[in-house]
Amino acid sequence: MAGTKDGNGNGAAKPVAQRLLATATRLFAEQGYDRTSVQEIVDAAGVTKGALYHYFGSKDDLLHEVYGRVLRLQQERLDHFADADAPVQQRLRDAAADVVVTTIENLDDTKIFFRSMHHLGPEKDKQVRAERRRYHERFRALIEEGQRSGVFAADIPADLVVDYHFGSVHHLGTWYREDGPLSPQQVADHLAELLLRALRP
Amino acid sequence: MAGTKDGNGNGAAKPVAQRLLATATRLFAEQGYDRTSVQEIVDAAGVTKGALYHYFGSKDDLLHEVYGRVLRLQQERLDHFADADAPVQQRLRDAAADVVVTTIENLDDTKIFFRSMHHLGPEKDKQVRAERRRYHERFRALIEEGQRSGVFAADIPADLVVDYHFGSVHHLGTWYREDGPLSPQQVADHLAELLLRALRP
Amino acid sequence: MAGTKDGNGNGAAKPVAQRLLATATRLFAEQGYDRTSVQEIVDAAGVTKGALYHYFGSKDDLLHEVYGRVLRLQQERLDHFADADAPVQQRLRDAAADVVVTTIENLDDTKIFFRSMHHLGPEKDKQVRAERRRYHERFRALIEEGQRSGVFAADIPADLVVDYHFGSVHHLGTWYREDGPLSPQQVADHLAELLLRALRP
Amino acid sequence: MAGTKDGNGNGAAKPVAQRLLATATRLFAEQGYDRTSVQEIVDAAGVTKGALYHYFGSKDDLLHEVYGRVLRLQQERLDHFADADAPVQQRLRDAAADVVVTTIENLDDTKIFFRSMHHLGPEKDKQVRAERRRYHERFRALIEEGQRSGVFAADIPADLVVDYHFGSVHHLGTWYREDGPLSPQQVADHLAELLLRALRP
DNA sequence: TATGAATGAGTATTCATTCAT
DNA sequence: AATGAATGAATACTCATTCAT
Repeated sequence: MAGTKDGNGNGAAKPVAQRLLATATRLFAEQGYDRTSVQEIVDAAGVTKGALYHYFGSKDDLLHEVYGRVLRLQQERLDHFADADAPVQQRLRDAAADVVVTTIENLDDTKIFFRSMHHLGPEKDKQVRAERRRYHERFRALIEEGQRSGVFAADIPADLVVDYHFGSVHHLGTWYREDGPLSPQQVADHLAELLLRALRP
Repeated sequence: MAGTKDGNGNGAAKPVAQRLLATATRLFAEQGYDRTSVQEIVDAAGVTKGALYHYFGSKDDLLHEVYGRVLRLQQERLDHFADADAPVQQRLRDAAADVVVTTIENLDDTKIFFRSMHHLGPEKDKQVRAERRRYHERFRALIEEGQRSGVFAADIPADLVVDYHFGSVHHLGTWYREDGPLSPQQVADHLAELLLRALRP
Repeated sequence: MAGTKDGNGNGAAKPVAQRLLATATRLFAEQGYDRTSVQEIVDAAGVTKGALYHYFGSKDDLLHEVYGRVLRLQQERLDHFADADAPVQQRLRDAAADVVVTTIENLDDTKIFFRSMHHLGPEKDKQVRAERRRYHERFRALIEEGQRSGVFAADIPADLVVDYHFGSVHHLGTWYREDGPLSPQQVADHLAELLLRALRP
Repeated sequence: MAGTKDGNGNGAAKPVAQRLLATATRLFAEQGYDRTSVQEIVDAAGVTKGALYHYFGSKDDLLHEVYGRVLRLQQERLDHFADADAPVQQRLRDAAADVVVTTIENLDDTKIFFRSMHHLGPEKDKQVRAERRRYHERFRALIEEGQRSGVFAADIPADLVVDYHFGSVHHLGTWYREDGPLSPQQVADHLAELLLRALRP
């Protein structure tokens, strides 16, 4: 009854729901959503199915939780950089680099996000799409701002530029390896540089 | 029981196998590999399970056939454009644009390709990865050639540039709609232009 | 945390147990015993599972409580009418009509009773059967009394007549609707009349 | 390829679908629909689950098959007796007795029918209710015919009389035992006699 | 008197694949 | 070349019940 209870003698102490979510995230990223059974998740988390269904309504819910975390995180960070007091080139560069860094730092979650979006039921799908659109539009607004003020080339649709950059972010899960030659920040700087060069008038 | 029936002995059996492959491609793209049952495929193709298993060893084989077609197609076209007699900027622009057009024209196949790669068994996975690498390296060689000759900026790793571009190609399946405002060729021209601008020294 | 709370020590705990029983009765009647989960019951009653298991040993116990109430009620009323000081035709008519009225007035309970009897474990089943038999025999005795004294036809086994009448009582749950054209008393009068006419010598 | 193939050496020869239906009927009657698992059915029938689902779309389908058989049988027989060329008293007596005999002869099926009707999904429920109503109305028409022509008492609603008689039919599953003192025909004659006496003006 | 997290055995259903014909 | 009945293992999910607090 004293708040945090830890270090007690029984097996694995830790909030069960959290452990389940972390385990599910890892397995979904490794094997994909459909190839991961609920049984595998609970076995790996050291609990029973009943416990999982006590905290999560369904396997889908687990997926949606992962999405929610990623979406919230990325939206917050984009808002932060886009609202900054700096020239638009700087704000776009910072936002473009940051989404790369945070994507790599949460590579499991984002892999799941991009790969499994189409597994959501219709209502949750709608919700996720709406949040994604909001994110996309915020990013596009930065590009349009630069195009209007003449610092970015205006002859390519801003929508397409957003998808160009997010394609590379989406793609990170396919090739980025922790033990590769580039740090997350280096990858981010390179990709942001490519974007800004592509937008030079 | 007579009907049309070609008596030639060569490999490619005509209508049934082809119909099965086309149907499977469509369904895999629409619903994903795991969410598509063999029963659905044979029902949609108007044949029975026995027929499918007569032509294909397993459901996995069907997937692998789709991969093979896409890989062969894209490699051929890349080789064609890379081997042309033209300045490297032109050859890169043509190759970069062409992969966009052929990806859109075979959007179902490429959707499957990117989404379901991780479903392959280890041997087939190795094989596909090797072919992918060969493709990647051919494309990278173009960029390195331009970097060496000074027509492309050399301060960003060529590998990363390849992934930058292929990210956007990979991403097409997520956002491109046939009834959208841009034709495949227009999208291709824009994306190739973005790539070349990003490489301006 | 004060509120209303009776401090008497006798058996019947007041509001929670009663609310649980009433809720369970309604749900069992609407959906059947097997289709009603303990969770549904406690949710509908606004308490938690712990509370239910505090008052009732098991889900079966709840069912048995419903049975007990119906059995006790009907036995009491039958005894009342059968023991009255009146001609046997009058006593039989009153008893036959009364069981119809009280069945309709407790239609949920009786629906459960007839539909779910086979869900009881062996001991409770024995107990319920014994009480049912006692009821049946009391009713049969009335008929036999009339047959012996010549006011009822004697060429049909009294057992069968009892089941004939109770069949129609049993059946009420299937067709009787509160908003139908007949009041409970009208239905009762008609059915008692049919019984007595059938017994006319 | 010669029609009936029987007597061959392997284990239990017999149409699998038929064997499954018979087994399910028995188990549903003994234990109730909800208390009978698909596993029990296939074990008792000596096949695997896959075989069951090859022939029946769902557990519900199995139930519906049982219903269908009973409904068709009873409707046919009622039509036969009601259409006969005889006084209405005779036709009603024959129909009333016959439904008793066929109910007893198919007691498992009819037990299931009356006990498990509320387990059907909404569409099938509608269908079954419609067929039941048709049956009820045919029977009621006989009574009304007699009431109009003065051979039956007209002071009790015909609907109620139908339910009175069918209550006793419904009830047979509760009390009738094969080894009891009365043959099906004897029970039927007694119950038909009771009905006709109740209707004497 | 009551909570609610956790269990573990159970549920109906799906599915890729095989094989005798 | 093709059928379709049958398998057997796996799947997501449910539920009555227990127990430390």
